[in-house]
Amino acid sequence: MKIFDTQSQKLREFTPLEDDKVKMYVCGPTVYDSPHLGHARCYITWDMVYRYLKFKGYDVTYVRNITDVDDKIINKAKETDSTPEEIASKYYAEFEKAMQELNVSQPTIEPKATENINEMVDIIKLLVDKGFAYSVNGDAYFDVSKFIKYGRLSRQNIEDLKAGARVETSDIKKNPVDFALWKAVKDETELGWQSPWGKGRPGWHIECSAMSKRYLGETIDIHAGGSDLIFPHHENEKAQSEAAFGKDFVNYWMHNGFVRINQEKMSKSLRNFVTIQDVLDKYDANAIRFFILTNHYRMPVDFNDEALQAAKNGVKRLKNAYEDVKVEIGEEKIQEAKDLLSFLFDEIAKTGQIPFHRIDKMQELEEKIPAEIMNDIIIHFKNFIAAMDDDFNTPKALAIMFEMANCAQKARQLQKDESAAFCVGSLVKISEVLGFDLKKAEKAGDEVTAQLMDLIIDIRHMVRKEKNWALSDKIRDRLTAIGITLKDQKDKTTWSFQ
RNA sequence: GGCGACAUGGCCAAGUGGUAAGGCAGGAGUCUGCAAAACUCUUACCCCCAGUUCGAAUCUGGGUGUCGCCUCCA
Repeated sequence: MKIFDTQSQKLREFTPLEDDKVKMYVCGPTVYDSPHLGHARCYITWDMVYRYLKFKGYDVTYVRNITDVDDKIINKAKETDSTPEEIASKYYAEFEKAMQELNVSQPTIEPKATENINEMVDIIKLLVDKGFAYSVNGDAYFDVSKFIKYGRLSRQNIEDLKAGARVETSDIKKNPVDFALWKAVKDETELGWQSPWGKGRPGWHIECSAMSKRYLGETIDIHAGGSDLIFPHHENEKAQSEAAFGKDFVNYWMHNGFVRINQEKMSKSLRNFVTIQDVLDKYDANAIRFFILTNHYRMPVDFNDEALQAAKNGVKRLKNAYEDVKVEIGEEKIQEAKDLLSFLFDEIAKTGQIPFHRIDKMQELEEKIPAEIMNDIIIHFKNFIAAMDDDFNTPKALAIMFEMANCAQKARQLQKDESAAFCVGSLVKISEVLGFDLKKAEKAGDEVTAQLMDLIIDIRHMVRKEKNWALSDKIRDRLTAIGITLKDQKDKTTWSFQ
């Protein structure tokens, strides 16, 4: 498996530091406002990576932090006449809800910055002791000139940074590029913690160094986040951690591209952001995930209504394959096929080999999977693995899902139920690895609606038997007008919300 | 100014040097009482110029254009 590493700027074969264990850290959100589509892209991307690594058989520890102490939170609290804690907990709740609705899996550990203040102070102390940091007036700064490798990750050199007009100058810093590890409170009422340098709060970058060390160790496999974090955030984290512990901080740095809107980056400062909730009001989680995964994770992706609509239509086709086959052969058969295939797929994913040594299992597979599609299924599946192994080429992986859907529909139309079951079973399996839920209805109706629909369809069935097309079409048209679509299939009629 | 990314059909998008996956939209057909869905077929001189090569979307150089980071940002 190859992963593009930001530091070396190339694809590198992925090898975990320790056996099959993967330690993965993703920079989480600062909870000071509603989560937007940019967050959706970021966390869906890393969720996909997490799911795929697990599928490959790795024992993944996935840490995604919550930044709940920060100037932006404090400012928001002042503006809204509330406390930083209230702001953080309010937006944290919104974030959690959005992640859940997007079918983003829960990380292994989701630590909060405020629960790791002592760990941060310890690192700062270590840095001061080692001479990599200095304190002035209750602040503590990292002395960039002491860390030779500074700039390695983002390929910046200190001189150029100084020359850039955007570096904040400050009288108390030794060097304009030095960054804050600890910031003294301005007055005693402000949010802060005691430290050897007085009451204050941590700088932005130190939290990730502290949490990464605490939950994963001094050197980790993967550290990921949005590409805007490369500099200065990740550069600074790296400097702190490596200076403090004297070890490489991260083996593979990964960064996702941005969501753009009208050719511009979507961001809070540009005020052009669309919240996740806005999008969820119109499109479901599958459509949003599809929209994001049709682009390679490192490329920018342009948000607009047509793109989301196209994604929605694409998902619909995949879901139709599942639903059409389900109507014909039943959910149990699909589930059975999927369970059987899971064994095969999991083995191939982990070892790259067809598990011929599992004689009993393989015999069962060969008996149950029609020979005519066995080969196709394995080839499709291997293509899927190859695509994903190539730096998570999800656009290619999606193309393979469409091939599986096509295989299922063709088999269904030829009345080859077994083949259809296995094609759709492999489609469902792969869709789950990518975090889709093809079984989910777009909108859930209540029990009464379901029963009413059964009744209406029943009555219409009788009308159609009498060839009263005028009335049966009228029923269908009226339902369409309320947003319910009827599909007359062979001997069954199904319905769904538009 | 420094660092970096991208330019492929109407739109989105993949692409390992040997003449272009896939999706959306459109068109035609099959199926269906009609629809819907599905299935089949259907449209590309890969931004420009030069070079390397038997051969380049793919490599090199030079343009042009768009975007990002260097200040908070996923």
